[in-house]
Amino acid sequence: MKVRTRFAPSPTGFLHVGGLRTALYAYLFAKQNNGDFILRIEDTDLERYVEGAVEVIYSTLKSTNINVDEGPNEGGAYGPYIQTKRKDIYLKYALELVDSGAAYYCFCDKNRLDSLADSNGIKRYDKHCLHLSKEEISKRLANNESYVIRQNMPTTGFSEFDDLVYGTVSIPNSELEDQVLIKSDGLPTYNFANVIDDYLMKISHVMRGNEYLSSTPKYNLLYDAFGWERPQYIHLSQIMKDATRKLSKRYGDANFDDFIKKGYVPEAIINFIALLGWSPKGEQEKFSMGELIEDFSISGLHKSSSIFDETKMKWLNGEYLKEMDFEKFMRLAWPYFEESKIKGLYDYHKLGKLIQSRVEILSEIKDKVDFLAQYNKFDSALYENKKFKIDENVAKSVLIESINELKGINDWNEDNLHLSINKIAEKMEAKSGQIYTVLRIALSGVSITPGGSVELADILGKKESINRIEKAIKWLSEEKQC
RNA sequence: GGCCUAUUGGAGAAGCGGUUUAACUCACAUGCCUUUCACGCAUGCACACACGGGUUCGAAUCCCGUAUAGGUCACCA
Repeated sequence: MKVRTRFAPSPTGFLHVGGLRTALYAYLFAKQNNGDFILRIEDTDLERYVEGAVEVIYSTLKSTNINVDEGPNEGGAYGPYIQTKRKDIYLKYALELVDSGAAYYCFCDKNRLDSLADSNGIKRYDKHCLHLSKEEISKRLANNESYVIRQNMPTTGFSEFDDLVYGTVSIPNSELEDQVLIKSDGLPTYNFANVIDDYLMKISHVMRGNEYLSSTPKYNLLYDAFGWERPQYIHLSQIMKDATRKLSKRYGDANFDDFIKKGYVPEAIINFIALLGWSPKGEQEKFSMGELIEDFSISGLHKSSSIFDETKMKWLNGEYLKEMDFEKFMRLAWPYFEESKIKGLYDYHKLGKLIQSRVEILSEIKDKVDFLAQYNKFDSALYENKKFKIDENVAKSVLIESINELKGINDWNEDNLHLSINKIAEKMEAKSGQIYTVLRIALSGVSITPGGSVELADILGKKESINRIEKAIKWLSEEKQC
């Protein structure tokens, strides 16, 4: 049987990384087995529908290189792929179940349903309408009374199924509620539409979050009632924000688009989330999409949930940035330069060369270059350096010694700067590293810089460099007095 | 509250009854390299098998219980 997997998001907001991971795994598994990856939009909840959400899903899949074989835009033999466009299909199947006794009409209103709550506030439907007579049902139907169709669950025994990740799961049937299949607005619930569509679309492997683990028996009962073969189940562990909180869009920081805005590249995001909940056989950690398709395995999937550690994703992103060719890096980095304080002031390309290996996410660029556009009094403790035996006094004398030498440079370029610095070191009988370090701090006013003192001096230019050193000397002197 | 599931160092994790004195990666620390930052390289850190019982010659690995955490119990998906 051909492997067919699907990603079935509801267009209720933005795609968060948990959902994206589900899509990824489904895609990887399908492609690995030369199967099809289907996109189905589950929009049966009219109230939660968000305009533009489908476009977001598409743009995310596109930028992550998850290619849809069949879907709303691609078409396919089992369409339509949007559930609201399949409305009639569900009712037909529901009625079939009513005929066979596996489902029944229910006319209970909200008040009655609410009155069923136990001391914990848990409501469980009491099969009240199951025993309505045929005549009564037709009468109420003819009266246009509002109704739903409920699934008639067994009350005794156990339901068992095999999950490819969790193994055999067994749940007492008494736990299963007579869930609603068709809502009073005529649309199916997720619980119903999902089963019907997975069957009609010939989905072979159902991959989804493990929050569906305990409701899977309900779906199986539906398959059984129709006499359909059950699909294979692959339930995925959860991604947590921390030890107790699930990662969700409610916390606002888990959306794919947000990560892109922060300056992550799609490849790194995909690579990182692939590793959250799945581990490869070997020790390789960096994977291209092709390699993921090759190496993905159900046996590497975890049962336990994992915590989303952005620090590690940052590191991975940095790896991708470093190996990227320079032109591409500049194209991606450009907007971040434009957002920084140095907008229009300095040569982005020169800076880009320095900064490519020094940022992990693009949004760090701003913080790393802003010092070029602003120079404010800074804590002189920045000069302190064990390795080069630098303290404030040393710094001051180095700067005083340097200023005239540097002023004497006619052709302000990196070679001449090196020459001059070496001269200063010789004159002071100091290690050149000492001079370099002091100048780097004096020129930047920050401890970590995108490049050494010579590169900075070159970018700043002679006038600004001299200006900054003079200020630095002044500040050091002031501090001495107090 | 019932039911389902999970529990290896700060994080991701390997491990599937016997060279496990428990890999690897991130983080952190230190050193080297680079004429200075970063990159890179090397080394180190770490109170890690939730706890208690069993089974076994032998258990992180199998079984049971407890604890903790998550999920689920909607006319939401």
